[in-house]
Amino acid sequence: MSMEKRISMAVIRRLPRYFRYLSDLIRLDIQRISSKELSERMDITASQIRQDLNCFGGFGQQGYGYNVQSLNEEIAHILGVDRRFACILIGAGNMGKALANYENFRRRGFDITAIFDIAEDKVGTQINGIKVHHIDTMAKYLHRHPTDIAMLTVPNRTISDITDTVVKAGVLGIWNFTPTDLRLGDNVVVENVHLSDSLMVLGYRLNELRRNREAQGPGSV
Amino acid sequence: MSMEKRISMAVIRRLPRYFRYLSDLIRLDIQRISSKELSERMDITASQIRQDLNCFGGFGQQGYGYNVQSLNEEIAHILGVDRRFACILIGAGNMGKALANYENFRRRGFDITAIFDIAEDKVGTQINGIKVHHIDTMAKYLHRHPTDIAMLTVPNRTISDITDTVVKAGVLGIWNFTPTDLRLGDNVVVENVHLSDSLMVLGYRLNELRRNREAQGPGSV
DNA sequence: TAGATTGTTAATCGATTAACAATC
DNA sequence: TAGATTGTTAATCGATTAACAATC
Repeated sequence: MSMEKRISMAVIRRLPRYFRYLSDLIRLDIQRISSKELSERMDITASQIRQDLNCFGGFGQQGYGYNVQSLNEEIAHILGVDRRFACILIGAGNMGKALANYENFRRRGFDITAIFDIAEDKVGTQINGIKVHHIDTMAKYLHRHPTDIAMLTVPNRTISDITDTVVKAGVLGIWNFTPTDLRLGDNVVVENVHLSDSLMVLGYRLNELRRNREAQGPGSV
Repeated sequence: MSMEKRISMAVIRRLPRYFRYLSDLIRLDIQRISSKELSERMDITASQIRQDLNCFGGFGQQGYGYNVQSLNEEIAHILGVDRRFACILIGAGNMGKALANYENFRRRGFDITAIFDIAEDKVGTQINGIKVHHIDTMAKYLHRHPTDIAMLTVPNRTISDITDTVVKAGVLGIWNFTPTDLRLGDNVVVENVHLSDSLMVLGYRLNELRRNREAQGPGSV
């Protein structure tokens, strides 16, 4: 019933970055930090930091700044890093293997409980101690093991039956590594990675950098 | 000397998405499309499409719309997909292996010419036909083989010497998979992937979805 | 207390959307 | 030609930055 103000995506996408910098500060044994100091480290304005943090609550103290440890914990809580998510991984290709082996995710609360693939020679094997099942057994598995997130690393484009199965089974989040944009309605959250897009943007920006340099001539530093 | 208007990042990041949708339309044998039709497919406004495309030129025709094939080619050119980039991959771990095996990148003009790692048992091996060299030989290699892009998939945080070497050798773009934000000045473009950040944002949005559902009560559809 | 720094409101900037004249 | 749809200007919306009173 409370009149929560909606947090903008722009703010949400900055939260993990705050979390990283604050974790670094803890490692450096720094106990307090002002928005000004943090703004210099992060290369954003102090104003933005104060605005962002105030979306969630008054974590600071006038004349003092922010307590690094407790601010870190607050952001961890906002991000849900202090809870656990049951995940399945769909697609045991190279990217799937890389994700299954990446220990950091587990540290942040994301547990991969099972892997699914269509290739018979992969079914029955294990990746980083996680069993690979045949994709046809996925619906049954999800029925027995309530799952929060499906990580999607299948290479091809025939994924609508996969997403159907997953959504029907009550999965609420999809981490999508395929180049397809999934439109699954308001009952699921989709986070796209789209590596090719990222690489193409890098290519564009690189060409632009080169153009600007050439426009300035070879003499300038 | 020409007074080019600066293209905003928001527009640039949408370009690969246009490219993907237009490539799909070609596959579907659709020859022409209006901004309105495309807007429905892509789930953005027709106005935004026309604004975005007009940053680069008048690709459409009044009363007709856009020619799918030629618009696709224009965007391919803008993105630089019709040129080639020489890339090296630093870090032959699971993520490095996944990237080296991903054939799509080569199709888009990104050639991985060499892989570098510190682990002696990896040096001398090949991944997808690409040789793994010791990281200490990287400076020498870059001297002989001018390189556009370095893909960075090393796990740890001691990367400043790596980025130093790479930048000094004239590499202009870094595709960064490490959780560190690189600050390398105006002579290099850095594109971050930050998988953990993406996953944490998914976690946040999933929790938010769950909160909203619970707030509405279990009775509602 | 005086100084420092937040929380928060107001001003600015940029990006998206709407509208419509130009034109194919 | 008439109808359709762009290119482009103007209006709106949202996000960032500046400013300062509140307060530790």
